[in-house]
Amino acid sequence: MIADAAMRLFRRDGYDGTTMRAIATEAGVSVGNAYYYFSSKEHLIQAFYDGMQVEHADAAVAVLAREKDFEPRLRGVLEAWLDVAAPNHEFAGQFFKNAADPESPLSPFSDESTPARAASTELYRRVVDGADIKIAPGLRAELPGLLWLLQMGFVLFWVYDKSPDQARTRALVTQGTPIVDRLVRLARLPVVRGIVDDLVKVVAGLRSE
Amino acid sequence: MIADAAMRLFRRDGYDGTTMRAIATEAGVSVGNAYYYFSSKEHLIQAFYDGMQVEHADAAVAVLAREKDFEPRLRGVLEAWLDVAAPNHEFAGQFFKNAADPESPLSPFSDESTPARAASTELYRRVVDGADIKIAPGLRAELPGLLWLLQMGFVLFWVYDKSPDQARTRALVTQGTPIVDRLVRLARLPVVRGIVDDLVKVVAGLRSE
DNA sequence: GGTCATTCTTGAACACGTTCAACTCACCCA
DNA sequence: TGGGTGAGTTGAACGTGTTCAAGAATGACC
Repeated sequence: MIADAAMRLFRRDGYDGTTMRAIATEAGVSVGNAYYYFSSKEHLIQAFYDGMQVEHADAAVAVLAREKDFEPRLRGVLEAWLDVAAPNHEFAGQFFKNAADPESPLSPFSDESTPARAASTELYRRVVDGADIKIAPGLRAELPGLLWLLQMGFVLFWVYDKSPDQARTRALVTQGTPIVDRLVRLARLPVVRGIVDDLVKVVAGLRSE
Repeated sequence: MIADAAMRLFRRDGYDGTTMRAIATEAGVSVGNAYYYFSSKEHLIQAFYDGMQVEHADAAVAVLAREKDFEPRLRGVLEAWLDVAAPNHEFAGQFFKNAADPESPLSPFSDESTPARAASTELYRRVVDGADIKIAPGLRAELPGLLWLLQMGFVLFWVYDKSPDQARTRALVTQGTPIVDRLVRLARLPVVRGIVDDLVKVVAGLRSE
């Protein structure tokens, strides 16, 4: 209820333009009561955050059922994210800075975000596992995590994208995914394999610490 | 004077722990006067930001005079940044969120940061130009920009790095730069060249818009 | 019904970043 | 000398996110 009121106002007035007092009034409660349920203004975003992830997962399911090749699967999932996120682009940037704070629970790298991160990585595991593509053995286990990281890169670009309808990000996805596809295929070549294995080793080593 | 006072307090009490009133008192002026010279608390960081860049450039000069091979040059420059930045790690994270805000002038992608970004890219151009390494013709022009982006990635990792003395970031640099070195050499191979050219084309296309 | 503990709810109060009308001061020109 | 201009300086005041002591409401147990 309070979260709904917050979302309405966030969409209408932006994140910074919405005060906790306004949210409380809109929800018909006192300011203190809003803080009883959400320990900060930031936490009000988490609900929205989670909702978007679920929406994305749903949209991705349709894509993965339809596409069999790796590139369309990856592209479809990324474009699904863009579709889901598009209505919120304007104020997404405003709370992006909160997500970037290493201390914030909203940070994609935080402990609190571990479930969301795992769910998202799992999505990319399905992208990889269901695809008609041969993957270098060493790369297979790490690829979903790397694709999640790639998505974070696209999100970063999207947040900064001021072009109408975020056309630049869409173009980047369209042009980028074929390159990723070719990179993954390339990774099986003997000359390239060694370096890919080293790269995977570094990534795996970082995560295990 | 005001900036100096601010830096002293930032280092002692952190960014969030330092109030504008405290800064003004420390500098022996009124709050309003501090705002006469710095239009926001954020702008007080810019001075510090610029100072660090100059320090880094100086440290890099020594490295570039000493090393001739590409990998040590790249690694040296990155490690120089870590050395310069180390004393500020604790409170760097606190204002990192401000830098991440797309609207903030502190953002590395903002218009206001263009000079700093250009200076930093120029540094990596010197890393590349002075190195004993053959570079694929198509890659040569874009490599400095890509290395700057790589540094941004390391900085991101560094900000989140909670290990003592940021040992994990140092390890990542140590293990990462040889891989970059090999990737750059690999880019000259006929099988790899096509994909590198496409990648460069996408990057160049994005920047020209 | 009465008592107690727990959960929920309130709004005044706090500290903060920021703004602004008022003021001081230095300097110049007639 | 007088007055005017513009840069420099002030601190009270504003709106913000957040806290907290105090009070309601709820429900469990005798």
